Amino acid sequence: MTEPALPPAYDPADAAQRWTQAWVEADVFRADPAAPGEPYSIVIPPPNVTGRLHMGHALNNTIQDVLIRYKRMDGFNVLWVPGTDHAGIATQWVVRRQLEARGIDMFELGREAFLEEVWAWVEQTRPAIRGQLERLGVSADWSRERFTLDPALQDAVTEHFVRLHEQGLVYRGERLVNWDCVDQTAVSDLEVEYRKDAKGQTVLEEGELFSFAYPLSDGSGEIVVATTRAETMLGDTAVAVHPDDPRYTHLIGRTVRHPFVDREIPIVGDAVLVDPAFGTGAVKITPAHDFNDFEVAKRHDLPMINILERDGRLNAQGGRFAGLDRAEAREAVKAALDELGLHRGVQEHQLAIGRSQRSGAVIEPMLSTQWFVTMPPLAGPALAAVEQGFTTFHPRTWENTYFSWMRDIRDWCISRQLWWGHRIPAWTCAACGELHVARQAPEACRVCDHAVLDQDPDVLDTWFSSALWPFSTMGWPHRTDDLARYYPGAVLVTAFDIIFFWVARMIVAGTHLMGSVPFRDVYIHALIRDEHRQKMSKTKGNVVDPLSVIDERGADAFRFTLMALAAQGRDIVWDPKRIDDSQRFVMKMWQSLRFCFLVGEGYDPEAPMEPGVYEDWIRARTAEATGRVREALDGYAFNEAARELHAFVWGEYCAWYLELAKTTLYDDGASPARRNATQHALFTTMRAIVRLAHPLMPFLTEEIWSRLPGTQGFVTTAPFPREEEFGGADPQVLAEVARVQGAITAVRNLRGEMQIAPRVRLQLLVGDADLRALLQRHAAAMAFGDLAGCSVEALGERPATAATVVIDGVACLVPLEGIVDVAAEVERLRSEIAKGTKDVAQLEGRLGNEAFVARAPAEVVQDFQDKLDAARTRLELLRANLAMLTDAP
RNA sequence: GGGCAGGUAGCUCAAUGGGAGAGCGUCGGCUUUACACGCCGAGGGUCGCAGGUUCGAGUCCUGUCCUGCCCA
Repeated sequence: MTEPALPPAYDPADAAQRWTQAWVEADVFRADPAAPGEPYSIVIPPPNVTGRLHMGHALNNTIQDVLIRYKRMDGFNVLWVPGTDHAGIATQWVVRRQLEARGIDMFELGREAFLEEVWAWVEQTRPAIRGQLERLGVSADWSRERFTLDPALQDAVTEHFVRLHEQGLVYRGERLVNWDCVDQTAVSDLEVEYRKDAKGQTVLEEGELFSFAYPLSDGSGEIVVATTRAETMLGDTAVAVHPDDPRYTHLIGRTVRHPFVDREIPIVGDAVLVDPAFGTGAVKITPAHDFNDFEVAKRHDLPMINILERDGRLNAQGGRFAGLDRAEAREAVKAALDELGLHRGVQEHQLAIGRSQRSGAVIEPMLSTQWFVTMPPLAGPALAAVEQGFTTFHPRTWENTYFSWMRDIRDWCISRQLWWGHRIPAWTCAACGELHVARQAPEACRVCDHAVLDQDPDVLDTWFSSALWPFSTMGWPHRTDDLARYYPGAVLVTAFDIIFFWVARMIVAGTHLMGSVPFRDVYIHALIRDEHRQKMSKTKGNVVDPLSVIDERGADAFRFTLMALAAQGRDIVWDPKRIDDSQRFVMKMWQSLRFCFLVGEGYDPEAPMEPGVYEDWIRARTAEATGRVREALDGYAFNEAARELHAFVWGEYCAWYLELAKTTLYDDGASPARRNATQHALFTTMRAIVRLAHPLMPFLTEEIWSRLPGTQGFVTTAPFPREEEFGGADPQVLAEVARVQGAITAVRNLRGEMQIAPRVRLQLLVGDADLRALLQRHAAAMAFGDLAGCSVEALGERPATAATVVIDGVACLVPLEGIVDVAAEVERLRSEIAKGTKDVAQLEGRLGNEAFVARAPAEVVQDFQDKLDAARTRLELLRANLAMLTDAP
């Protein structure tokens, strides 16, 4: 071996830095549509440009990277498209707050200057996000990095909008929307949240139900209504009662007089809305500021009066309350009603208050002119695509979530009163007011030929562009080689909280615009919680920063931990103890490599080799492990892949093969061919392990690969192991090694129970000739201190003090003269016999059941019979040996 | 209110209807020439509860309790 000496420890930071650079320089992640291989493509869920990556990103991108690296090694033509999302409302909010911290008001600054500020911010965050993903080890094709506001992607969004408009699926209309008075924009239903308690349950908030009277116009009496938002009475256009309520039937059709604004308000009968048992049984109707009331207004053809400005203050409709903020107006209205003697009491009341997901502002339902997408005709094909299996969710159960949302789909409000985002491609003629929707700004009005047209100031919902991501990133609406080769994608990896926001909308857009689903699989992973099962959030201060974990523990250990924890389910509990184990695993692999080098002197793959059973055995085990890791990865069972790898590397290669190999390598009498074959097996297995582990631990494995003999290029582009490459397994070899392992374990058990130190050499006296012959063939392994540490000899005259171990149904003796006394062995045997007795009784019980013997499959019965026979033999041997000890004179 | 997950060892999680497992933690023993970030061994569970199907149930069915999530 002429390899340079191996450092005693693996340096994860150093390896990550070097290999990240080497991969980029060699351009190994660049996809080539002209290259051979079945395509396998993934588009990244684009992180928001708002800032740092969190644990969810780390998990999400590690999963994608594991899949991409696995498929790349396995000969697929892979493409992983990275990129970022402009995240309209979130980014605008962040930059606005930063400006405010500098004493700058966004609205005073003006739109153009503000957007320059946002772009400056994005110039910083985009490369930062790439850097963070690279630290994690992601092997995305950075030459194809996209941003949702790239000119080409802007064109795609415009095309999307115009095409839907041409098809009559986008319309502008005056509807009730959820209004955020802080960001001063409409938001979609999905962006409204309710306050949660520590457990995440929606909590009702304390409020009051304020009652007041509307005097009947004719002065003949009054009707009492109640509200939690007194100021909304300024927009009341009706009072509704139940049509069958005897208290009020005579009032239906009559009117009340509004005390503050000059308005007669009709009393209507509405059986849908009104619950006669609740409150007074009469309900004030504010169609422009309540979703239920809006429906009532449509049923009864009532006027809708908007009383709010965009910032939440009352407009001119508020009369003398105009200009007051909602909260101020509420108190002022209540006071004024009280003054007029119309106040009829206050009750405590609990209610759920909707707040804006982003700004936290209390959401006001508000009548407003907005753009909408007609969803039902679009949802149909997208629903059918999943029902028919063109896209499959993993775990499958998430399809229910998708179905329930899609089957009850509502029109989607896509306009946002923001500055940061895709400007709506709609222009209004300044002269005649004609609306134009077009791919490019029209030069003149098509009706009056006027040359001045004003573009709609609003932008589109961010998700309206995200919906196109799987194909806009590949060049749509143009026909590109990438689209032809890589669409649809293999899998989308995401968390369940954006199935509605994003996954559903991508499937809708894909089926509608591309004519096929955007991905074959959707892998839904869990959310990461802290070790106390709490959601991680900045306000709770319990966020774990993935970058600092990488700094402290290394990316390999971090990724391995994430995968080990990534069981299919809803939650991953981030247990810092788990990463200790991963770190140890990384170290273990490194140490096993050091061992290979330590004993690798003189290895020559071309020289003659004489493999023994241990070499055959580790080959067969490698093949099995390969099969299991592949199966796990194919089924998105990342935790099983991690477990299999860990079990094989630690439990078989290190714990058994390395020790067995020492019996040859430390034997001066071993032939060069035996020695060479052993070294060959050590390195061959190591090369297999490194390839199997590469998707999970890219830097460590690249580092090891670069140092292993017989490797070239990157492990990143080396073939992923296949079971066939390790040859077939000889069942006799496997059985023989299993018997030796059983014997070694039996002696180890005795040592452990009797507290016999490893340095104390033992003798194993075997009466049975066959077993003795077998164990003597493996005398070196039996004798080796790290294994059994005993010699194997014939049983002559029974020693006075000896322990009994049962190996393969044969009682063997271990002389203990001068090591432990008879009493200790008697005690140990009694405990063994007690266990054995229970064992036999349990098996006899089962086999004593006639129905079981008669009806269970023959092989199952035989299996239990064999176990019973073995257990009985063992018990008899233990009893006989106990008798010999205790009956001895 | 409707729906979906989950309840297995102290903790985090596994287990095609065939004698309940892993890692961590705990306890005991080892400074053995890759690794004390190690090695060897031990203890630890009425598989939420109650029924049912079955020769046999952690696994299938019904009910029930608890936890979490989504929707209204």
